[in-house]
Amino acid sequence: MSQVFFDAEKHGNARNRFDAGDMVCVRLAQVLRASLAKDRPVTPPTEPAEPVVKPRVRDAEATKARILDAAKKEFAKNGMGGARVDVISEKAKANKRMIYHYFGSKEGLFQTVLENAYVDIRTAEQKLNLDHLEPKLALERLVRFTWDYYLKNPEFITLVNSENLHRAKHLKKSEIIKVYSRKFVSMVEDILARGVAAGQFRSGIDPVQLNITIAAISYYYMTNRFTGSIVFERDLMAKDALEERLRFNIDTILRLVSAE
Amino acid sequence: MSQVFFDAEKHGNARNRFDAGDMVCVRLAQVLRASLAKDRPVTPPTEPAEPVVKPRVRDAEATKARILDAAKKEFAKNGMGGARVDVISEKAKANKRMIYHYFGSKEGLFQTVLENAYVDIRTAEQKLNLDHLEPKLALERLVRFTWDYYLKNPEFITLVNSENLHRAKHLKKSEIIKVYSRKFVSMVEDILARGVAAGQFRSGIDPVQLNITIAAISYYYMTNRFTGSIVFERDLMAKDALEERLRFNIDTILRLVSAE
DNA sequence: TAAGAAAGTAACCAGTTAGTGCGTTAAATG
DNA sequence: CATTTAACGCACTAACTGGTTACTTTCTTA
Repeated sequence: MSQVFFDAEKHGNARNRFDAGDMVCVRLAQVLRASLAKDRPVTPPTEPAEPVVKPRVRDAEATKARILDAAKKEFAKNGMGGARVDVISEKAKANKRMIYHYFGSKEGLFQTVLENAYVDIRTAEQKLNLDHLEPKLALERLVRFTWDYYLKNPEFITLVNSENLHRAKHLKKSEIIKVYSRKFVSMVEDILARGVAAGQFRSGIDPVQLNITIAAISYYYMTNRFTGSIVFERDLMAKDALEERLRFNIDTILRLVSAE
Repeated sequence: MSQVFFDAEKHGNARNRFDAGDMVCVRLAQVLRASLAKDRPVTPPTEPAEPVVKPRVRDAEATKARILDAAKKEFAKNGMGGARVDVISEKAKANKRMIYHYFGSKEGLFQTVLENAYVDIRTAEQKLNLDHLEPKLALERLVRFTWDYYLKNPEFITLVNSENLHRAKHLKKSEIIKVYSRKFVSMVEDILARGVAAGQFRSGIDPVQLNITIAAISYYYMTNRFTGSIVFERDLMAKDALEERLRFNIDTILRLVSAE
């Protein structure tokens, strides 16, 4: 279905990349498809008597997924500029030509990886279901989640850093990101409002500033864990250090919002 | 004097870079020299009657400084991996060969640039003279300084990010950084202690955690200003937005330390 | 089952990039 | 003034890098 978007590449002049508009469509389709990936139809059994699902020799979706996975790691490790297309194709066990077939260019691949990364974190956040929790608990849970997510998905941070080095030129083109972001901001807005109503939080706090601060105190710690460990002469990634920091972060946010 | 270290390059096998130890010495010497740069002896006037200081055609220090300046900008703009040695030499109006003459390699150049950047910010911090200010004011002034410094020196942030992408391999080799860092931590430690003694701050706050948090809330905002402006659908670098954030940051830190 | 479409491959290319060999010229030194 | 030392520049290269051409193999469908 969505494959139709890629056909242009083959028939048109090879120098003609997809324009920005096409790219958005491609991404949207890919992301939507990704969420359905698990129900992806396996080869329809021509012989119903044969119970063994023969593994596809050629599987566009699987190849694409392998490329995306390898690319995420490479981009996270070396940044957009430092990543090597050859390394990605090698790690993905896919021919380099496939990258250009599916993603058009190195930058197109980076954009998809980045978009997927954002969609992943925003989706995970929505699953937290904070709107039914007590405000203080909801906030604590969000801080905890943010911390854990960065800890378990360090690639996210590196990808975002790389994107900012490029002045967000890839994210600018993305449409879905904005949809997800709005839901995210309104989530914190809601917690804040409920906390004020319950007399627990002070009023007048900008949800965007709070959002930024919640991200900041975890993000900074993780992204600067290497230089930080040298500057402060302590292993910031030691188990104790991590636990201590998380406690400190929760404390910081609760003190920030609490009505005196 | 320190030039002697580089001679090895000329006589020895060209493939033999300086070892880590030598590098440290070179850096130390360079940084110390940099602080004396202003009193650098100008060509001793052979003709005392001649009042015009003839501009040196060959000036090692000046060339080195131009390279360092151009390199800082290039590295900050494109990261260590994305920066191009040719571009640096061109911008510095120095021959590329000079970069290898003075800094040994692209990485050697990066290390020097990074070290200088750290020394610069730590030096500026020390000049704040916070030890004679009232604790609350001292802390506010530090938050304000950190904010302004990141705002006016965005290269610092990009350099640090790039260094963390490389797992701090360059900073690890640096000795001076540790000396400067200790002074920096003890500065905040001192403010905290005085605040507790005055009954203004609560006790038991880890100065390192506070330090990290002060940096984090400003650093994150700046480093993610591009993606942030998209995600939050507002121009984070607009004048109002900057002022609002600074106010929010000061508030965050004061609430964090204050005795209820 | 024939034929078209899609998936996949290997070899290649043109431009780039960090790094050098070697020669030249200005300045310091005695 | 002569000689040494340090600053500087040109031209070059080997390895790399994103991207492509031309082709084969497998799958789908009329």
